[in-house]
Amino acid sequence: MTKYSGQTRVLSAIDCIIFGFDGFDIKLLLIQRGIEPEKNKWSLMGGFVKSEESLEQAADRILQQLTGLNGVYLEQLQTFSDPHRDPMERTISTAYFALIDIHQYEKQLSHDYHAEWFLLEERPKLIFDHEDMVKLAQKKLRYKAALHPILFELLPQKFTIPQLQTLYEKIYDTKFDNRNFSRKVLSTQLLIKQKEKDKLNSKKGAFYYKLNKKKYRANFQAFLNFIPNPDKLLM
Amino acid sequence: MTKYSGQTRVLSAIDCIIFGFDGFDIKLLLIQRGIEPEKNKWSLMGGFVKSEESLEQAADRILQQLTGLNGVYLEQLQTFSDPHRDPMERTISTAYFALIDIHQYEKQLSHDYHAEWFLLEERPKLIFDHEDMVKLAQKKLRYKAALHPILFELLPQKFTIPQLQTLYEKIYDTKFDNRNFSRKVLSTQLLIKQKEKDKLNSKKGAFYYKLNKKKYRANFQAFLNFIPNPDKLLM
DNA sequence: TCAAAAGTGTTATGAGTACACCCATGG
DNA sequence: CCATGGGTGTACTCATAACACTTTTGA
Repeated sequence: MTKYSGQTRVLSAIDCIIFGFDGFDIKLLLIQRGIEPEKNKWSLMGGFVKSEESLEQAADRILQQLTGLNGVYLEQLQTFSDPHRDPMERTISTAYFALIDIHQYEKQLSHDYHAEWFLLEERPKLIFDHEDMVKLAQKKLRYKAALHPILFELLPQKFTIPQLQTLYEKIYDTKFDNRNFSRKVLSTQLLIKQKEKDKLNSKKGAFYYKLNKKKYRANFQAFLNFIPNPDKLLM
Repeated sequence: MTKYSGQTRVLSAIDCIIFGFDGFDIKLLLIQRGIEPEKNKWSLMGGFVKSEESLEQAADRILQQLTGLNGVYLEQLQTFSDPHRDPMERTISTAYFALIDIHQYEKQLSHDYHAEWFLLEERPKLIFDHEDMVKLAQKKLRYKAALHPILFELLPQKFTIPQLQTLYEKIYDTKFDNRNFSRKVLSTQLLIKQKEKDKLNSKKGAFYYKLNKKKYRANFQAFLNFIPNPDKLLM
């Protein structure tokens, strides 16, 4: 078959905004870029799309290269296309954001890249338009997490409700009433209580819970309301 | 400056899902494709991205070519990238959805394209993955309209509350209580009552309203709740 | 005068919030 | 034995939804 004539071809790339949560703070996984231009500057993990793969496959591949993880939560964010966003050559980049369990990651880290976790709030200056990508990802994460139980992706298999609350509080940079929070969460029936308690973070200890994965998948589309006054928090 | 070596370049395209509302039904603007492959089949309006324009600029240009309209509501939907979505040559297409006032459009229609409005529910078979694009756009429109006052973009400058309600009912394929609906809408203070009534659709006549554009822009991010039981309707 | 749509008023329910209080336990 | 965080109980508030009823006017 012939080709479309007279049209410009461009590079297609992926960039991944990789979020993690260490129990205290939201973190961002960055790498030191290995190629020119901007070599050795901090950057999102990314790469070019190959001729026989879709963007989703490329994002999966790139994420797996860096973290060794499969089946990670990955969602297309937006495509960035300023003609001069990469000064070297026109490159249209589709940003994906990923939510990973930081503890899983630590087991499998690949050392081929100079990767490092940064506090989201104290990240270094990033190359190109990566700063815009992170800001948009943050906004979308807030938006989506206000309605869908997406933040469980950041937690280990077993977690306590106070841990979950801390995560929400960091995402929305605010404090919630712990009594109302736990009730709201439990009322969704999304959590299965375990017999053990986490005794590290308090004297009384807090029960561990696991996600009811069946219910989680079935109800993923349903609106939640874990956070109070969502309209105010999302402005 | 040199270029990135050893990477594949691809075509970058735009496709626009153009929604309209004629007072009774949701409509979709389609064209008969002018080039091979799939020449003369029904297709979304689209085109290739030029070397010195962003995707947004390309979408604006393409929409303006077809409709003659500027300043139309246009939002990036998603980028579609199956390696074989276009059998002729690898093309990565970013879909945008547009909401236009169908009456505005009729004044300015360009006849260079074989364009036609179809009932959204009775659209013809579309080429490539355009069917997926329309379905996703419909889903996103429902989602977004449940929370943001986006549907005003489909109405003329002056409209009645029953007209607005019909629009919502078509979008969500359901019926609302008209008494509760009008109160909810008016309570947002987004509408300015006019002195005239529309007497075409009822004997009593319904007052016209105009959008309070200042308030509309200021409150665009705020969550609304025009539709009852949003979680049930959006599943 | 009556049918049909627009619009107002009234009430019950239930989710969301605030907050007093009890529980468990390590130091 | 008490400070600390985990967790339950309760009452108030307000948005929502259900629905009876009035208004307007063309045919």
